[in-house]
Amino acid sequence: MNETSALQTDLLAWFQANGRDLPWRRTRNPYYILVSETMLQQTQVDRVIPKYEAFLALFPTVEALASASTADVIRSWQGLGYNRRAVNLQRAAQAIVAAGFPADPAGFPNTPEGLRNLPGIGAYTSGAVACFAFERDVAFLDTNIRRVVRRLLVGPEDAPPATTEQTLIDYAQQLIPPGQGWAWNQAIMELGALICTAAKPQCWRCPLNQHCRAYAIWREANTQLDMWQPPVIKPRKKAAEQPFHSSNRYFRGRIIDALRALEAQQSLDLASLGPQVKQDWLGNEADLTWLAKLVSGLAQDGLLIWQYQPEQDLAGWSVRLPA
DNA sequence: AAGACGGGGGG
DNA sequence: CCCCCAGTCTT
Repeated sequence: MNETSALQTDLLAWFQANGRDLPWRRTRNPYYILVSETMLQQTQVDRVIPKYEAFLALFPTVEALASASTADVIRSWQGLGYNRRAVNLQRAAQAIVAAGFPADPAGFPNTPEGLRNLPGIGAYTSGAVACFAFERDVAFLDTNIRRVVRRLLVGPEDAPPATTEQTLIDYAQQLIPPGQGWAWNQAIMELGALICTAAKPQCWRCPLNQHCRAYAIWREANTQLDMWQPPVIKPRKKAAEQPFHSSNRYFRGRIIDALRALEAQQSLDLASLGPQVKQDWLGNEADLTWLAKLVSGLAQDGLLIWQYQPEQDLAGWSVRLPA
């Protein structure tokens, strides 16, 4: 029994005993998996679960989603953030249906390369769907897997050597026990989420600590073995961002929320939308220009439709969710 | 390589 | 208030 297979056995056993019972772990339906993985992009599990259940109740199949009103899809996304994901998910469903699914099962891509061509599906999600829906032994990196692989095989992330993304993917691929990619990838992701966390890894109860390069290095640096704890890891400095509540992102969210509250097909002119979005809305030229710019960006993203009305001044232009 | 893109929960 | 989180797409 070599080192890698011992490591594999230990993690799989840990996952078997400690893995959470999450709804998307009970299915291989590619549509369900696609929905869950899209929702899980930059969004925590606990917040996704209720939205996932509600979304599938509303749009039970790829065909249902493809033919739904985009407004309803955007409404169902409320609270999840990154609303473009909702639009892209529906577009992906439309592409899959256009490719002949479900009459032709091959209309639903089952390889990372095929999935990668769908809108909103990148390097991570294409691998995750290929693995979790189609049980392919493919490697992919999310923030958890990336961190675990890095610590396990290279060392603490704040110390050299630097590693490339491709190197970590190669390592991740080598770790997958053939034929058990589904369980393995769930397990390593779960370890990163529950034990090998970013700021305060709980190495003392990690099933892989005896196999882990970072653990060995951290522990060697500390002579108090009994009281040993990994160092508190300082978050990487990010570029200064303006306060969220004055940011573009915040107001975009406010605009979409205002439109969600409208009845189907109903629209709102900028003069009415403004006060719902901005506290100290004055309705002057500067305000209207500012709002129009945000609205224009949202229209570009497919999140709303706005009517260019040359007869009216800016205040009279109307906005609604896509039909 | 860097920024934009939401929102909620935790320290 | 700052940080983080099952990422993707566009400069």
